[in-house]
Amino acid sequence: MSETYTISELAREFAITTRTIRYYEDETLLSPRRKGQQRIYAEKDRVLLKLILRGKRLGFSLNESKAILSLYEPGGSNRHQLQTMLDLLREKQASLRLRFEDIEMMQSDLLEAEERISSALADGLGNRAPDSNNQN
Amino acid sequence: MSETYTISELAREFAITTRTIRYYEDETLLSPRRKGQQRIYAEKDRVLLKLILRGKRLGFSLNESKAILSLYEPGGSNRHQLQTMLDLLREKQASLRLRFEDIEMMQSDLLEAEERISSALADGLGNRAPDSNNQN
DNA sequence: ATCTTAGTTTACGTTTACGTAAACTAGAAC
DNA sequence: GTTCTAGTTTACGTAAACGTAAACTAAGAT
Repeated sequence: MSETYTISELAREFAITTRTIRYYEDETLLSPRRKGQQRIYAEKDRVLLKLILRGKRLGFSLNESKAILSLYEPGGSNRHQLQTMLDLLREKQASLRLRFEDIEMMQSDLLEAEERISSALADGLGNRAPDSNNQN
Repeated sequence: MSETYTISELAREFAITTRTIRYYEDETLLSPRRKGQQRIYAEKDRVLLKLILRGKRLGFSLNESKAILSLYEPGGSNRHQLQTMLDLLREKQASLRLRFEDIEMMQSDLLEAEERISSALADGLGNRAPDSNNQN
């Protein structure tokens, strides 16, 4: 029998509350086994949780994450369903590429800001002139 | 006098509602000039709005975006404030790096999923065996 | 036996980020 | 002069994602 986890173990590992985990179950993103009335999480559930939280950090709603997770399963059976999945997949990939660009731009903005501030600190004390901002 | 925009021009450009823009103003993320009772947005306001929406796409809350935006202004005057800003900046940069990794992982997951599905489509019809998932 | 210590269900509360409707204003067009 | 057409304020409503409290269960520890 492979590794299992209790709800509080997972909560601790991912620094979330048990309420959150149960909420994801209510929303049918998770469905752990039961032992009596207790929830038993398998490694598979842990991975799902990890993916959900990853999606959350990237600004995906739970419903979007749910849709994305469904892509990992070998669910679809007929040609039409597979094509639909493929379309959704490519759409999500495109949106990830956009987020990628967003991150790059924000990073360069933050880098500039850092340079301004560091140099202000180095120049003795603060109050620099209103520098020309980049803003692409 | 440089370029200005009405609220509905900005709403159209960014595909959001005027309600959203006014809401950002309520939350003190924007503060356009007034001409009588009408709002007049300068290029600076447009850039701010753009940055807010960028932050939103990256999963930042409005309050987080607000904090990030404050980093772009040459606000802080004394050494302590500058140091605090620098700390916040580096924290945000670190969190961006994490999101970067999140994206990379999700991209590779999606790529795998795409390959599975495309090959299922190529193989005539669906129903593949439950392939070994990657899940790092 | 009872006392902790997780875990559970049920359900109402809360925050964030807007949606939506109502009632008003003010310039432009006819 | 009225009739669009934006724009405005005020205010209540709502969906998503949990927080929080109450009341219960069940397995160990003492």
